[in-house]
Amino acid sequence: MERWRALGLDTSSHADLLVRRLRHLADISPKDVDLIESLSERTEEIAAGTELIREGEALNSPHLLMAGWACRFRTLPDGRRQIFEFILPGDLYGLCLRPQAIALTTSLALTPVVVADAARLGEALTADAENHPGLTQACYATASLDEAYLLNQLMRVGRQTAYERTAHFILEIHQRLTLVGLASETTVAIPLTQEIMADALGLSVVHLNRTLQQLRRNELIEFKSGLVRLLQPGRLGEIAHFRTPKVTHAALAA
Amino acid sequence: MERWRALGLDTSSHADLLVRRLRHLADISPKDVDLIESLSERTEEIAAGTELIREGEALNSPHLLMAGWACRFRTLPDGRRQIFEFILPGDLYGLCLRPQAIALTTSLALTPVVVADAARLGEALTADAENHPGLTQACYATASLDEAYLLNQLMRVGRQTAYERTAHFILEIHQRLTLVGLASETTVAIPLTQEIMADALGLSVVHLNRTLQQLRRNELIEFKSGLVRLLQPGRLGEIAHFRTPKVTHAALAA
DNA sequence: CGTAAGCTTGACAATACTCAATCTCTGTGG
DNA sequence: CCACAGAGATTGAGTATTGTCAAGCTTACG
Repeated sequence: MERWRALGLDTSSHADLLVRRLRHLADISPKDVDLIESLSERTEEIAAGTELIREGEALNSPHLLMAGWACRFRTLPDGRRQIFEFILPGDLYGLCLRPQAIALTTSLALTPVVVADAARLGEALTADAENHPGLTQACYATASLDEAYLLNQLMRVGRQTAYERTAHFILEIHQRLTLVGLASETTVAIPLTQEIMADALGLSVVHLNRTLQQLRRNELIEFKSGLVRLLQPGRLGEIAHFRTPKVTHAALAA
Repeated sequence: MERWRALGLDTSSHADLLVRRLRHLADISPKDVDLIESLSERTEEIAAGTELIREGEALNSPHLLMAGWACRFRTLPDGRRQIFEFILPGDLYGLCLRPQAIALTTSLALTPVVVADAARLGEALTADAENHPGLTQACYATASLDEAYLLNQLMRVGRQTAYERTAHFILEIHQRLTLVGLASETTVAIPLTQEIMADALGLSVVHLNRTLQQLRRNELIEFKSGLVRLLQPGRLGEIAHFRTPKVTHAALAA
């Protein structure tokens, strides 16, 4: 699909996305870089709509999302769906630092995705952490970040208007993709249907559509075929009350 | 205050609440029970309205809430507040299994509380886990449960109506307090003002008030001076689409 | 070109919020 | 013991926000 154009499905070695992100969070040794790069030896392409992890499964096979988008969600019996968080290129999923944990949600590929088996990384973190201090610290910070995004999500959905909520969401995605180098200063690819975005933002499709139009009409964003341009990032940030999550005293200072 | 009647502030040794809860999650050795019991040697009474942890602080001093209620929240610049989760008697707070983590939210005492220093427990989990397998496993499960409650909260706020949301919330609190033995089959003390509940449920006070009245009018609950009686727990569960969180294959089977 | 999926629009209904007033407790001081 | 004050709960009226339904439109892709 046209919408999936900018996903970077063309090349298969995108382990550097994770490296780039972790470097924002701690000092990563060359050895750790090698470890991460080696993950791209065992990759797999998976079709959109595939469930990557099912709720209730044991969380014992960590993976790295190298390209494409996925999400964690749950549905009510009547079909209403809430998306809890998006899994973006360079994100780890199926990795839980608590042994024997169980998946609390289903994870779904929203676009075609490329995933890499990250078992070796998981082992490095659990069985061999002392030999990977930087990697360990960065992955801890990653977990904290994920929690921060979840809290942001709750804040949006619980206490922000549709307008603020949508602005905030776009800024968060932009920031997250910036960390892995997949967004420019004012541009970011968001290959989601409005239905999916609505399910994340706790809105109806129709209302999300109108909210996006309002953001366009107010010349805050452009949004066409999965590509968002931030026309007034500062103003957008004020409207959304956006703030950068702090997960480490040192990290993310910029 | 009348509302704080049923908090059990009268006696000071409530470490057994935590023991009771952890026993639902793993086998706790007598040694671990002693460890937990010993926490009640260093307790502190703290007034309602006190901040227990401030956002941005290092998470390095775990505590056990022995009596009273607290919550984690964040506010928008204009004062809108979202409560993310409640900290109930028998809950640990300020404990993060990731070293060097930073508090992502402020924690606030909503009632007078009694807290115990749980540093010894924190050490047992981090530095001496191999000698406390059951305790460790139970605390991991606790962390998973907390995450499950957060996801429930997001589900409620994002995709449920005020009516369903309120029913679901009451059932969740009832279940959580049942795990520590502070609720009867059909009765539970919820010492919150409607304003606080509204901030948790993402509703206005007025609307929450009307929603509670609707639940009363439909003879699903009684709610007077902080005491809730579930008149039709089954029916309430259907309305709320309530389900018990599964965090371990074994645990919480009942 | 035709066909879906996704997007947009209009009209209307339901849900939820705001404002402002009143009522009801509970604790306090006289 | 009673009056009072303040916090919290409740009510009514009016409004704003968001959802639903149904139809048309656009776009990507076979």
